[in-house]
Amino acid sequence: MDDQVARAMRPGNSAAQPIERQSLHGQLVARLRDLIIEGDLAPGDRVPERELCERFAVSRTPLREAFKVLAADGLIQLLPHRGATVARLTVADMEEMFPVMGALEALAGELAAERIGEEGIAEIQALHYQMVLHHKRGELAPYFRLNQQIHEKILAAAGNDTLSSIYRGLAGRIRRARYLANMSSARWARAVAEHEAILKALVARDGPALGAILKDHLKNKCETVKESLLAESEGPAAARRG
Amino acid sequence: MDDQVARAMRPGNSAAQPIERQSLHGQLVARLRDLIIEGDLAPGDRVPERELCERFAVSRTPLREAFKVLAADGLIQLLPHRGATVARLTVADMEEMFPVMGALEALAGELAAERIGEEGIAEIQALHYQMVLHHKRGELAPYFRLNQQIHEKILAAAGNDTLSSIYRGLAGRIRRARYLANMSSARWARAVAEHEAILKALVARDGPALGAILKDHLKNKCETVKESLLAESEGPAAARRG
DNA sequence: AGATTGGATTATGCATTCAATATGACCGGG
DNA sequence: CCCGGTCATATTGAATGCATAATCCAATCT
Repeated sequence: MDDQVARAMRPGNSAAQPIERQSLHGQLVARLRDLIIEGDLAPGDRVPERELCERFAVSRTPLREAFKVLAADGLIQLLPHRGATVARLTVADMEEMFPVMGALEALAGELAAERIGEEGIAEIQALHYQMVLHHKRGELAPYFRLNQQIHEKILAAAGNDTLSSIYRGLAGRIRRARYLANMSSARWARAVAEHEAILKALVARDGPALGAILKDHLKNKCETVKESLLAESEGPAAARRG
Repeated sequence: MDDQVARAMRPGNSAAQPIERQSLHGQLVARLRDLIIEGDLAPGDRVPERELCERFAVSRTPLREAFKVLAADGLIQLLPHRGATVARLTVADMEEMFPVMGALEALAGELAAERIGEEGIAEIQALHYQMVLHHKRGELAPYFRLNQQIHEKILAAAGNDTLSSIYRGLAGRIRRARYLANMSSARWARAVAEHEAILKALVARDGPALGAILKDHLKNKCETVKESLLAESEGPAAARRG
């Protein structure tokens, strides 16, 4: 008996970890965040409390608690007695968020360059070349997925949980805009080139250089998104008002 | 009548802004945040739900909503069925937070250098010289207050609300540690010298330089706090366990 | 005597209920 | 015909109640 317990308690045995009970509001935060980021709830939409209660089969209390958290994260907007609406994404918001994102990425890069191990670099290289492949094939969605994974790896290599959580919070807000980022092929090629530079700086473990490149990379990404936003708002089907 | 309305609607007229009604949970978030930052609720303390309900004369619902927000901000920790505790501040946390803070301050400085007007610089200069005065007199508390105001002014001059809110969130978490930061006089003098450099770079509107100085300034501040934390933990009254 | 298990108590999480506010329709006046 | 006012409805905000899980204490067994 004791043997079994001892074996179960060995670190690395996942069964030894305390069983994680997600509180209802915790799960709701995650679910709603996904709904918003994935665009199932569009910017400006009202968030129907009653409907979501039925949909998730929960009462209003935990749902409303989740609303508060999401509002604190800036994903939704709560107006007293007027309910919740999904936060709008204006061009001005983007222009605010991207520099911050750039600073955070730059820091992540600097830290990662100092701390990353050989195997970490190898992993990123693998992701990188896979991503380049998707670019060559013109497969946008898989490209984005790999792209995001690379940035996540860099973040993880930085080994700074505070940075990670702030980064992810902002990334979630920005990611909502990405589904409409139809990059021009020139922009796309440039982004890939920048990723080549990122990898090179990482291999050289040149923190400052990596930081600078990432900052620049984000600045260009910002330009891309802005172009898309402008193109859409001027474009034919300006369905949603800006 | 229309005149009055028109006048009231002019931007800059504070009376034109929608009257802000604080929801109960909103007020509670602010109050609790103050309690935690001011140290009235010490790190590691349990946050007594029942007691606070009586103290603020509210029911549990809005209080619990406030808890969720504070937990999302990282000020308290919520364990399922085990209530809320004020988040502990370990040295490791500090070492994570300060670099992020440095990156944010650096960005704020860069942006501020580009956008700040003459009157903004004049305001900061005034605060600066007042702060120097408090340093000469050895008045720590007023020094901190002015110090904070200067950084707030820089932040405001950056004109980036996203940056501001993230900065303030982190600043709140860090500020809790400050009450125990008994700087050595050497450290204090150095901090003042750095502030001289900050002002100089701001007057010259040298964004990159200002950013670099601020980043360095934060790094030194981190060292100061770490010294204090170590001194305390090794010192006589290690009342609270680390 | 110490440890362990069982029950009692307390506090937490969620559901439900009550109260207050905003929204929209309908009616009356200009 | 248009505008303003009033009322009804629906939705939100806050309070309370109930079920469940954690903690504490004591009694029992080794």
